[in-house]
Amino acid sequence: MDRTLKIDDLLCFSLYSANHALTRLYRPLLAPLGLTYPQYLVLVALWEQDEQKVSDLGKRLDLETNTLTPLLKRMESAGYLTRRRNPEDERSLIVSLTDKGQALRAEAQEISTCVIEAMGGDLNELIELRDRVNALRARLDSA
Amino acid sequence: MDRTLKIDDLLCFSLYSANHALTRLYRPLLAPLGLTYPQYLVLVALWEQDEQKVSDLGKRLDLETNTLTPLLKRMESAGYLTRRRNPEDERSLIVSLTDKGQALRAEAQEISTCVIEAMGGDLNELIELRDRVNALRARLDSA
DNA sequence: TACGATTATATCGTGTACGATATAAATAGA
DNA sequence: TCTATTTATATCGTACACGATATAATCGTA
Repeated sequence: MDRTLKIDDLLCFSLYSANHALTRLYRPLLAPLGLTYPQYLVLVALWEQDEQKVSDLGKRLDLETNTLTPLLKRMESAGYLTRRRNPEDERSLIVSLTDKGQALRAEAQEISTCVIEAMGGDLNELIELRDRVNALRARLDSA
Repeated sequence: MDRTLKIDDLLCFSLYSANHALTRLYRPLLAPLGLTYPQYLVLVALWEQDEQKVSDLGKRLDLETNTLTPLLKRMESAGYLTRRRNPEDERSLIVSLTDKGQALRAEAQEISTCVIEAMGGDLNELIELRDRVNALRARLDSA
């Protein structure tokens, strides 16, 4: 019996590698918009709920401010969002979509379609896979 | 009917986020060894098959030389592997485990156990999830 | 109200990722 | 054999990720 640990045996490598493959898939789709994949996720979060504090985005995307602050500054420079201090608590910063940021929402629909097609397989299967990966993530977070 | 695209609806975000969660899980386990998660994957690949060319590792891990070269140099400095030119083709570089690199294999067993426990759930479920994610990756690569 | 503790964001350093480009070795033809 | 092309690795620039730390605003409490 072969007890050699193989790289493809590792669920961690599957996830690591699938994530890279997805990033590569998104890159050419997002490049015309001047967006990276994490920046796109920020937009999705803001389309879902505009006017979020940096800490809200951090909780939603599971990222720290040391990642978000420079990323949001780049998106502000690109004109997709604005950053202003919360008048009720000057420590926090409110991130809001600009018109340009809102406008991308329509184009994003096409990107989603592209990505789902590239993922192939049955849509219900993809949804089930998503739920299982989310469940795994939840177990990891609580561990 | 709510057609708002939510961040948790995206399979791409599930994978992105689960990958981050795994990296965070591995970090404290690997830190005592002075290893990062991608470096650990390189070791797994070398335990499976020693004496690989940089390009072999690249194919196995789906990484380019611009990622691997500096990473391998750091691992060489740490004493886990050696890099030498292939005598049969001076363009290529052969990466080999040192005794120290081989020795880590035993400790890795404990890490795997830890990770599987943190992932929770049934082991067969985890294997099935791995296979499904690998299948998705294969579809993405061929797209 | 004064001040230490807490909170929110920002900064710094290191290590991936990866597109673009550079360099050196090997190969294929004329 | 000479040279254009191909191949393997290395380098450079930009953008995440994140631990550690810094800074400014707010809160709690004596």
